[in-house]
Amino acid sequence: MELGLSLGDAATASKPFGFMEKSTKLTNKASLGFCMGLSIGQNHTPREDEDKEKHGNNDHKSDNTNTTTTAEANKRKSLTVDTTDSPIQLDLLPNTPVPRNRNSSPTYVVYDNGNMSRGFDVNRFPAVMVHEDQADQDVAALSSSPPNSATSSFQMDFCMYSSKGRSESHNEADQAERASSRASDEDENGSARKKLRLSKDQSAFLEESFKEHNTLTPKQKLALAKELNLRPRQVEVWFQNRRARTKLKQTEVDCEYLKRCCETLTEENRRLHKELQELRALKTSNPFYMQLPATTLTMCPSCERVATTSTSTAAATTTTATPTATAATTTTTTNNQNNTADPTSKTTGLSLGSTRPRFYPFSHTQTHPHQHTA
DNA sequence: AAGACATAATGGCTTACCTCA
DNA sequence: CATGAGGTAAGCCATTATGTC
Repeated sequence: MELGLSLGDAATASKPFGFMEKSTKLTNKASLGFCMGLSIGQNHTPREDEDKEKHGNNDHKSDNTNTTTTAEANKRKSLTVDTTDSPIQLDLLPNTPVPRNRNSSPTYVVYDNGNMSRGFDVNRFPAVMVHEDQADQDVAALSSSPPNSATSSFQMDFCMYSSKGRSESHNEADQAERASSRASDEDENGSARKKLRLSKDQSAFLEESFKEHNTLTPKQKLALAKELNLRPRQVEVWFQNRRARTKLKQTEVDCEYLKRCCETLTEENRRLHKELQELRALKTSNPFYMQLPATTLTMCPSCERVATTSTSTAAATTTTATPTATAATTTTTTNNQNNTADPTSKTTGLSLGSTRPRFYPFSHTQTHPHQHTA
């Protein structure tokens, strides 16, 4: 049994990435709400998209790779990803991650003394460090310094930016990024990691992007990072955590939904037991009352519903089965936003009790649109 | 000041893909 | 050409750590 429910717009999960092409779509996006639907169970695996650009980025988790293979990988990366060739424009929000203390000019001196992590706004540094003329080329390297490794990474960045090597290739930038990551790891034994607090604008921007696509390709990651003046790794982590939050909320929704299903079925079970007892009692008191002709009850093979040809039987069925229909209708009207709230509806992926024939109080043609021949 | 909560960040694991012998 | 090993990168998950209320 598979329950396919989605938090948020399920459709976007399988939607092709569109934020680079048309950011305006975001404006008329519905708010991120809950929706239950069948399609969601199939999480869109971004690999299909990402694999095409897979080697385009590397901002973490290659810390222990040897330099030879890393260099080769970087060569491949530099061939596949070019942060300068795509005029990516994200117009979702104004790009205003203005440093809070901008007048404190790039005080690299602070980094030099290896003691800059305290009191330094991790939100600030990329904006301070970015030089417009080369922001495109160096965004990856630029934004690669983990905030918790400010000392070492800033020294690294300082070296990059203070040196004459303005024409450093992406390979070198990636290597620097890698080095920064390593430095961040090595930094663990020293100072505690500094937690970044995203600004409202940054969060909103990321949220809007997440609505469009809950996973990122390397290009998208870089574009977002550039737009928000964050490190790609930070964008990546944000999306990862965001997916985790979505999943958690979805799990809660699923639990609630299954609870309601359980309650509904329990109630139906209780009612059927009661009905059975009544029928048994009736049969005991009047053994001939319930003896129906064998041909009276027929089951539709397609819908598994019992159609009655005898009016008396139909009437008898009606009196006993009405609560079910009422309960089902109630459940549907209260929960159904996308025609998926019926606990036994196939659209939800749930097939509770679908294998047993169900009695419905209505005449068959009333509930079943198609005509039956015999 | 302490605790609860939200969330950024980390490390381990899995999976898919690529390269090469 | 097919195949298995090794490497790489990305995502998920559990967890930690930190900032905020």
